[in-house]
Amino acid sequence: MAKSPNPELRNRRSHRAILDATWELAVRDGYAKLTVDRIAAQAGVGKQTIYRWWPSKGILALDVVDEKMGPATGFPDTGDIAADLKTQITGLTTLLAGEVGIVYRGVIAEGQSDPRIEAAVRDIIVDPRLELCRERLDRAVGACELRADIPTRTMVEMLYGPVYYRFLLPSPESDLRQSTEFVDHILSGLRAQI
Amino acid sequence: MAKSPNPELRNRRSHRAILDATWELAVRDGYAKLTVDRIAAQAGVGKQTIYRWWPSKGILALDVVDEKMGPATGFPDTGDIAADLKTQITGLTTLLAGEVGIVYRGVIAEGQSDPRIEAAVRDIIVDPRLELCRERLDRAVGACELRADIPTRTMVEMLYGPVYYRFLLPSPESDLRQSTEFVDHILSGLRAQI
Amino acid sequence: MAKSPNPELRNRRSHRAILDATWELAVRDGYAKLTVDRIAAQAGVGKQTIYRWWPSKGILALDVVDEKMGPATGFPDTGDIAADLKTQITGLTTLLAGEVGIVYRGVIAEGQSDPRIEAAVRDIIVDPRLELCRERLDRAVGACELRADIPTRTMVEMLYGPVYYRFLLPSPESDLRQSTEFVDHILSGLRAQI
Amino acid sequence: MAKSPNPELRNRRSHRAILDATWELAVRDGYAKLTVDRIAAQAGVGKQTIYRWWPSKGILALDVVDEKMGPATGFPDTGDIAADLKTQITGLTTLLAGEVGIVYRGVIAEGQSDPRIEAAVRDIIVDPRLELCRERLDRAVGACELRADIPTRTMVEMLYGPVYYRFLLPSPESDLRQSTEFVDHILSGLRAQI
DNA sequence: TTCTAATCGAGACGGTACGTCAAGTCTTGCC
DNA sequence: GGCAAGACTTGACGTACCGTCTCGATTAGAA
Repeated sequence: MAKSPNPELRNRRSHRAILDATWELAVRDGYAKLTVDRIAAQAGVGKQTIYRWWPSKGILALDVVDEKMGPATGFPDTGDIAADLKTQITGLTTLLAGEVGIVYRGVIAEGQSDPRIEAAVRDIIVDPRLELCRERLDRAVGACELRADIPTRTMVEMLYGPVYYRFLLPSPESDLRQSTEFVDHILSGLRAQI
Repeated sequence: MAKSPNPELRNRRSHRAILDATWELAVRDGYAKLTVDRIAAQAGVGKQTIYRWWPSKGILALDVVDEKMGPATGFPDTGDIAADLKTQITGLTTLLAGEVGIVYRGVIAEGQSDPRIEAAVRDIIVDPRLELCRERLDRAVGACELRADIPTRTMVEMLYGPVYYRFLLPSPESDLRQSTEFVDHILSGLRAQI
Repeated sequence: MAKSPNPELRNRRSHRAILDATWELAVRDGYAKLTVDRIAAQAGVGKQTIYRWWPSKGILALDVVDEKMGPATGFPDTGDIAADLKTQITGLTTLLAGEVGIVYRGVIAEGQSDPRIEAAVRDIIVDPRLELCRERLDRAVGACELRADIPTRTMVEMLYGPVYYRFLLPSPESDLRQSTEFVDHILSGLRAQI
Repeated sequence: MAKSPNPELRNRRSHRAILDATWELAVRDGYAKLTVDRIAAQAGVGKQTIYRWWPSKGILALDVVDEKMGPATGFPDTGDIAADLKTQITGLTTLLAGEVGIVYRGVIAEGQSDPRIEAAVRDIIVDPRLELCRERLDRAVGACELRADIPTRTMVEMLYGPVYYRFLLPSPESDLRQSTEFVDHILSGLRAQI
């Protein structure tokens, strides 16, 4: 049924070169000028080799974003939920405001018209990190730092919604990199009542 | 230097037909399949007539979105800030979850790679409505309903960030149309302390 | 039903440039290296413009061959059928042994697998010229130079068969340009008996 | 220098399967759709195995044609040159009008752009059979059936030129399988004068 | 009988060309 | 001069084959 080739036979050198070329071209010329032809040329690879392993340019770019974002492991846990969230959000916004953001914005844009990419963004980037955040929030709820009557999923959306808002709809009046300012205000509404 | 033609000579019938065709095709086939050729054909209009009055497909679609969203006038003001925000957000999410959202998502996606569209989205759609919200929040601050030490711009981002998050990164586990749930929690953190 | 564009709107400059480029590239690099991309580049023309007016590379090349062969008008008629045939065959073989032959061979080759090209070769190149020859032969039959009991179509095939044979299956032992040698021998069998 | 592998190590089963697959696919789908990948798949053979023993698809197909045409041995010799030629041409045109012709046409077409194939067509198919015909004609000359002042090579071209003409440039008005009609007319011009 | 080397099936690889699609510009003739 | 119509250049797309290459598995003659 599936036509997917045997991953064991995949050529490491080509695989690496494609990811590197995608990153390099996207960062250098912008996501809009990224084309499969150029990636192939830059990587010294046949176009078919790209299509063999990735269904579309968007999914390929997503893999690059995933790689550059680093592993979705280990939400900080110092016992202070506010500090931990600020640490995490600082890390995230630093990435989003940098080269990774250039590519990630392009991928999310493609996701608006391609459901497979939209799903992949959720599955590969968003959900794993969201889940780590939820676990941390669950622990804070358990420690009576946060209210227990709000689903942690909702909490996550409250905390990261404004960050993505500034990321995807940037304004000269708002600075993505100062998104930690939201944390205290939002936590005020989420803290367990005395 | 200026290339803009005389708007007085603009043909009303064509103008109307172009906007209608854009809306109809975008809603029927999705923003991804919207092309200038098809709009022109559907509108019974020459392609050049479209390019004479709009610099790109994205800006044209944005005009359609603007029209369908209705005038950015009159944020509700019953004296109850929570109720007013819920009223407003209910109206917005109803739009975003419907046909308008299909087109708006496409426009925002194009904005990720075209700064002119990104700016136009802010200028035409986001900022005017955001400003109305700020004015309402300012009044709530004046009425000591909300804290005075947080910029109302930030408050707006906290309130609408999660809405756009669910709009642009939809998940089967979250329902854009139930975004009023955020309001009370966020306002908890924004209310003036006794 | 037909999607063929309006020939009145055809751009003369592009049309000319495409034919010229096709000829030049085919002659310079050989028919095998002729590609639509290269023709377009050499002609300074979009590929789509080629596909708009010609269904395939073969038909385009055929048009060039037709043009270079010159009009299929006026089979020589001095009253001496043998001399006239030799004149005509000398002209033809001079063409076939030269640059026109390079392209024509390529077109005939494509015709072996594309019935539309095969038909076009007949309709555009072969049949009109064959018809002129038949008319000349008919006159020779009328003048009792040739037998009346053999269809002139068959006579044409007898006369030109060996020419095409040497053209398409060339051998170091046979010289296409000396194909007039066939004429007398074949006419011996076609002459009216005394 | 020589790259040819040791033929002794050749796998008979694979060899057979490749030839059979080539024939089957060429006849079923036409020469134009014949690809090395498909041959390999159909034969249950690696592509490299094909390229190890044949330099190109055309040469492989030529081997199949050669095989299907049968051995180039034994031009008929009843003492009646006209009858013998008709017998032979009937046999040939029956082949060419059938499945063999489909493949042979494709091979000749490839020969138009690949000199190695062109040479192979001559060496493997045409020349051996032409030589047999020449020998028969020589005998007819010796028996004073035919003129001695025309090279038998030329005679062969006169006799088979029209056949190949109808084969390679078929027309609805001419029937390849009735090419024996040429024989008597051409022989009229070749017979020894009394 | 084991060793060794070439062939084998399989299929990924770097390339080239294809034919299609859309964007945005240019041209023509009508109003 | 705006307009409908549509041809134009440009450039990316995703597919199809080519002929080469790499990989273990198989196999057949030589040791």
